[in-house]
Amino acid sequence: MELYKTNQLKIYNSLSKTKEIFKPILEGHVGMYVCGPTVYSNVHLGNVRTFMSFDLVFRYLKHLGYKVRYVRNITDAGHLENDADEGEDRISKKARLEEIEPMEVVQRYSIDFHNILQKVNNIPPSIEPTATGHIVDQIEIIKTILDKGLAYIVNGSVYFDVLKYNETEDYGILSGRKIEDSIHNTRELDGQTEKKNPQDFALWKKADERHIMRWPSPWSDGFPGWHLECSAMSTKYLGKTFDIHGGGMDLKFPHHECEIAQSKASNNVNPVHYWMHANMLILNGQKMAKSTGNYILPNEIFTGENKLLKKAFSPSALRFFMMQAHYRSILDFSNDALEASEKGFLKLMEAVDQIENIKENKTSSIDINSWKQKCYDAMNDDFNSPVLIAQLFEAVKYINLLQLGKETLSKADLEEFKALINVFVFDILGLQNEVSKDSSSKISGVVELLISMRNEARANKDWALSDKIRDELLALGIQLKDGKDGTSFTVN
RNA sequence: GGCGUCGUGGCCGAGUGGCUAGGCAGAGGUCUGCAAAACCUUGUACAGCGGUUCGAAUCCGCUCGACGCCUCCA
Repeated sequence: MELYKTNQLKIYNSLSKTKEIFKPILEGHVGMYVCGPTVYSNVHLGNVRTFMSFDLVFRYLKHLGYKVRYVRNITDAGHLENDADEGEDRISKKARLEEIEPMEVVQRYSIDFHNILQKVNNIPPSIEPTATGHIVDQIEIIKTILDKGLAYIVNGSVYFDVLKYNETEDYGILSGRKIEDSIHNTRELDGQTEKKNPQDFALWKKADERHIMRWPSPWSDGFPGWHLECSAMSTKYLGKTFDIHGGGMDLKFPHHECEIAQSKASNNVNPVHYWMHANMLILNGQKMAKSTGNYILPNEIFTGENKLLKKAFSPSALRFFMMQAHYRSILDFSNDALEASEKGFLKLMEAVDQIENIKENKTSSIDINSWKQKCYDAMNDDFNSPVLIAQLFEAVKYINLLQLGKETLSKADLEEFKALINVFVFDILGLQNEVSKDSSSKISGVVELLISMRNEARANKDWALSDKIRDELLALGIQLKDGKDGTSFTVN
């Protein structure tokens, strides 16, 4: 690993509320767990932002040379609709409404989820475990917690005893919540009679007759609590303690707080070294959420079929838009913001294409090393992609000036520059150049022919014809550029 | 009510005690037959009011506003 890349990465840890120098438990290796989706409906754009943020983290860690095991679960059971006693999980509710098998719902939306993430060029995680595949592991954890006296059984359901846990541990360590406050402020929910205290949460729920998804357990035929599945799967694949746990900001409490409690209760250890929380994508000034109907679907962006949009946008334009904001900031979604981003993105892509036309020189007038350092500094500062992108626009400027001969690069510097652009744009940011070079090469002969015809017309001062060629090509998305060394073109 | 985050130029968004990102849009210029593209120049913004400081958009306090969590949520 090169020096400027190592030992400098700082990650904002939600647990300590500070940026900390990243030091993995096992040198050269990183264990990372991210809470995945509940597959009961299409992933919306807000979900995608979170997974894209952690894709950036995954990509950068890998680029730095770490061997990363990235685990992201699929919640296909056990996600309660609400915490009341009649709790029915989301999957089976949807299945009942649509009169299909629960696993049909899971299948349908898992496929959708993977499709969307593939379109936006996310790298699949190393392991993608499902909750239903880990019922046994979850039951074992519940047994342990029961043995420690930190959970209790009521009518076949098992609840975590938060107050008892809090006697020796700190429930609220992550979210900054004081348990006394929640005692006084928790609203009365109907049918909450089973729990000793409102802040207790379910580890296992007994299923009623109507409930289709159910598994046998020592306590009842039922299903596991949502918080537990993440503890079970992260422990199984990453160990009792691992490096990074990520998820959306909205999962901080109670979900992540409960995970910490479960791990401490069952393993006596703090499960996670670095807690990372991606911030919300907002729409109309409000958080995007399925439950409120305030959301937009990724496919609607790609087709333009949404009232909020004036046109369609490519997956990479969307990705670029997301990457222009820091993952810990709230990001405001709008057509205008996306459009502005898209223009910038296309400008960047065009420059990246043009880099091949740069001719080497004997000397360099640009300090590539200094630029490179700034790029790494940005990423090392808690994955600051917006600052990296600002540096990439510096590079765009360089590329244009190099083409004009106003700046120069030596052979070695030029090669490194090209390589770095590739690394930052494609490997780390995960952008894709959607203009196919193959197809443009097919038509390039035709366009060259038209260019030479136009040049004849121009030589004859037949502006009507030359403009006609230029304008009609432009209408087809082919833009001519009259430069000092003749006419070139770009395909949009 | 409790906990927390945020309020940056026309828009989107970094930054966070002095060196004051970036993109989009706008203005002027170079180039061009005219354009387009590119390049150059240009914008003294940090909710309000106080305070700390030699110096604050950045720290502290208050006010206003927005949002998130406290119930499922990426």
